[in-house]
Amino acid sequence: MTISAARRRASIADVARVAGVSVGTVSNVLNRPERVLPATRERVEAAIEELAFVRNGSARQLRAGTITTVGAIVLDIANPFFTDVARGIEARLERDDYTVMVASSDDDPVREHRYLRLFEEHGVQGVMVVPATDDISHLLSLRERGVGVVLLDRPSPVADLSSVAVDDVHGGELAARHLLEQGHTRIAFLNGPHAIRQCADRHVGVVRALEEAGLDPAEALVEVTVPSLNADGGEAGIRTLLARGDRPTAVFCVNDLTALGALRTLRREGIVVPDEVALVGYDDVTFAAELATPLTSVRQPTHQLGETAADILLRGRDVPAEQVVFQPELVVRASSLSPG
Amino acid sequence: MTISAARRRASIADVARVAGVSVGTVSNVLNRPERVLPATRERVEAAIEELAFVRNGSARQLRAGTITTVGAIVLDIANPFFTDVARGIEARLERDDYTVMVASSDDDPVREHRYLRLFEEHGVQGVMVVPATDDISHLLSLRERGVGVVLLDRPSPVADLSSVAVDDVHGGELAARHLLEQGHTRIAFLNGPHAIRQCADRHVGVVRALEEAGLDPAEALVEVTVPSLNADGGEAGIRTLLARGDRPTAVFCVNDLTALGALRTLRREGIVVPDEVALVGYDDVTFAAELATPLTSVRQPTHQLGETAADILLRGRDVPAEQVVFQPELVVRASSLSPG
DNA sequence: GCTACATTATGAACCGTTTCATCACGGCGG
DNA sequence: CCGCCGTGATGAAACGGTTCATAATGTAGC
Repeated sequence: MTISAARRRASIADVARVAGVSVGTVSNVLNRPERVLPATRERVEAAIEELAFVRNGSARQLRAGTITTVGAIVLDIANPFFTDVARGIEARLERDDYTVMVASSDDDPVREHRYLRLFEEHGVQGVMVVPATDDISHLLSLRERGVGVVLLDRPSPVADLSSVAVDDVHGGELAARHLLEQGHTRIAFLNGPHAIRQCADRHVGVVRALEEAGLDPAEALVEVTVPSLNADGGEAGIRTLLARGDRPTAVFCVNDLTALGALRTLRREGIVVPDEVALVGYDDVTFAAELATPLTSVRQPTHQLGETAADILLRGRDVPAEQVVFQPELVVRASSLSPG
Repeated sequence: MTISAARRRASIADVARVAGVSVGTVSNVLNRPERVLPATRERVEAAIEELAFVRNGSARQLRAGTITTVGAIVLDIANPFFTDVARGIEARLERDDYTVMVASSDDDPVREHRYLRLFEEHGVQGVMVVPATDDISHLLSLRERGVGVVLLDRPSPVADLSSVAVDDVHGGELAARHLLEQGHTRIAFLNGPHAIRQCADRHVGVVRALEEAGLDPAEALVEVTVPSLNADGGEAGIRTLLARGDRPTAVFCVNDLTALGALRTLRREGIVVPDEVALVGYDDVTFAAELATPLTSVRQPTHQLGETAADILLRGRDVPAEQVVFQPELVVRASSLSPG
C-alpha cells in the first residue's frame, strides 16, 4: 500500500521545472502562445498535462488588479422576474466575455451589504443592484471607491448615478385604474414594505388612480403588508385580509408570486375569482396566463432591463451616467374581469 | 474644478502609514483584534475609515490558499426545482459560515466545464454538480486534484464518489403506472436528451411500468425529445406530437415547466385536459396545484436534497464517500384523472 | 538591581502569477 | 569580421495580504 502525501497544487514553478524552462516561459505559453517556439510550447504543455496544473486565479487576479466579472444583487432569485432579468444581464455580458455572479439579498439590507463587500473584496469591476432599502448612500461611496454601479429596477435619485428602471408608479396606476373601470370601489393592495422602492412607487400609483376617480384613498384602499414577496406572503396577506372582515371586492398583488399565493388561499376559502374577488398581479411571469384563473398582470420588459443595465455598466465610467425608464403594460385576463 | 486623480485602492500599507503602525498590526486589527491594545486599535480603525480601506480578497486568499466557498452547478437556474435545491444548500452552508456560488450550465457540457474551471481556479473547497452528461470523468480528476465533489440529483456510479439523488427510475415508474391505472394504453413522454441521466432514468421507469402492465414499449410509448427542458420545450414537444397525428391519450412531461408549456399549447389547440389528453409533470413546483388544470406531478424532496449535498461536502474528505437516494412521491391532481 | 515572563508591535518571508528589462543566439548586411 | 537586429527565453520585481520569529517594553518576584 502506498502512502500518497497530501500533495500541494502544482504551481507554475513546478511546471517550469518539469519542462526545463523558466516560469516566464510557462506564463507566455498560457497567455501569449504565439511568442514561444512550438517545440518549447509542446514541452510546457506536456508538463502541464502531466502535473494536472490549474492556474491559481487569486494570484493571477492579484497581479492583474481587476477581473472581467461583475456582480448582481437581486431581491429574490427564486422569482422568475429576477431570473429573467439575470438572463438579460448574462446575454449582454457574454458578448464582452464577462461573467456575472448573481446573489439574492432576500430583501435584507444586511445580506445586501455582505454581498457587496464580498464583491468589492474580490475586485469586481462593477455591480448591478436592486436595493433592499431606500437608502443608497453605501452604493454612492462604493462608486467613489472605483466600482461601477448601476441601479437595477429602480430609478436613481441623483443625476450622476446610472439606473435602469420600469415606471412603477405608472404600473400601479394601470392596475388600479383597470380595477376601478371594472366597477370596484374598494381595493386591497397586498404590498411589500415601502422601504423597497418598487413597493412604495406602486402604492403611489394606486393612490393616484383612486384620486383621479374621485375616491378617498383612506377609505377606498386597504393596504396589507405581506411578510415576504412570494406565494407564502400572498397567502398570509389574504388571511390577514379575511380576518378583518369587510373585505374589498378587488385585490392587487405586488407581484405574481404573491398573487399565486392569494389565488391559492382564496380558492381554499371557497371564494371565487373573479366573481367574488377580482385579482391583479405584477410581472406577468410565465405561468400567469396558465393559472386556474388566468391572471391579469402588469408586464415589464425584464430581459431588456437586464441587458440595458449590463450595457451601461460595460460602457463604463467615462461616459456620463444615464437613467433609463421603461414603461410597463397591462395584460388583462380573466382574473379581473367582472362577470356579466 | 478639481481634477481628482484616478487613485489606487488603499492597501494595508497605506493604512499602516496613516495610523503610524506596521502592516502586521493592521492585519492583527483585522483578524485578531483582541491581541492589539485598544488605543492602537482605535487609531488603525480611524485610518481604515479615513482611507475607505477594503481588504483585497485575492491577496488574502492567495496567502490563505483556500476559501470558505463552494460552487454549485445546476442545469437551469430558472427552474424552481433547482432554486429550491439551491436554497437547501445555502441553508446548510450558512451554519458553517460558508458561501456558495451558483451557476447554471443550461444542459451544456461546455458551460459546465467552464464554470468548473472557474471555480477551481478560484480555489473553492468543493463543488456540487448536476452533470449535463453521463460522462463524469472530469469530476473524478477534479477530485483527485483535491477539490471536494458531490454529485447532485444523480447517483454516483463509483463507490468512492459521494452523491445525493432521488430515485428517478421509480419516479418515472410512478407516473407511468398511474396513467396506466387510469386506463391509458399509449403514452407520450416529452423527455430531454438521455445524456442527462435524470431523463434516461425516468425513461427506464416508464418502460418498466409498461412492461409490468404487459404492454410493448415499442408500441405503447411515444418518446419526444424536447429542445429545452422548460415551457418552450414543452410547447415544441406538443407541436411535434400533434404534427405526427395518431396522438396518445396521455402525456408525461419530464418536468413541470415542460408540462406548463404542454398545457398552454394543448389549450391553444382546443384539446381539453384531462378529457382528451391526460397530463403528468415532474417536480411538483409551487404553481403546479394552481394551474388551469391542477397538475399531477412527482414530488421530490428538493430542499433536503440540497441540504444533504452541502452537508456531505462540508463533512469533508476524511469521512468515507456516501450515496444517498431519496424516494419521490406521486401527487395526483385533476390533470390526469379520467372523466367519469 | 536583576531575571523571568507576559504583552504588544514589528518587519520580512511567503503565496503564485504576470510583466518587463535584459540576455543569448543566430543571421545578415556592410 | 563586426555590429545590428530580431526572436525567444530568462529571472526578478511587483501585486497586497497573513504569519511568525523576533524585538521592545513593562511588570512581578526575589
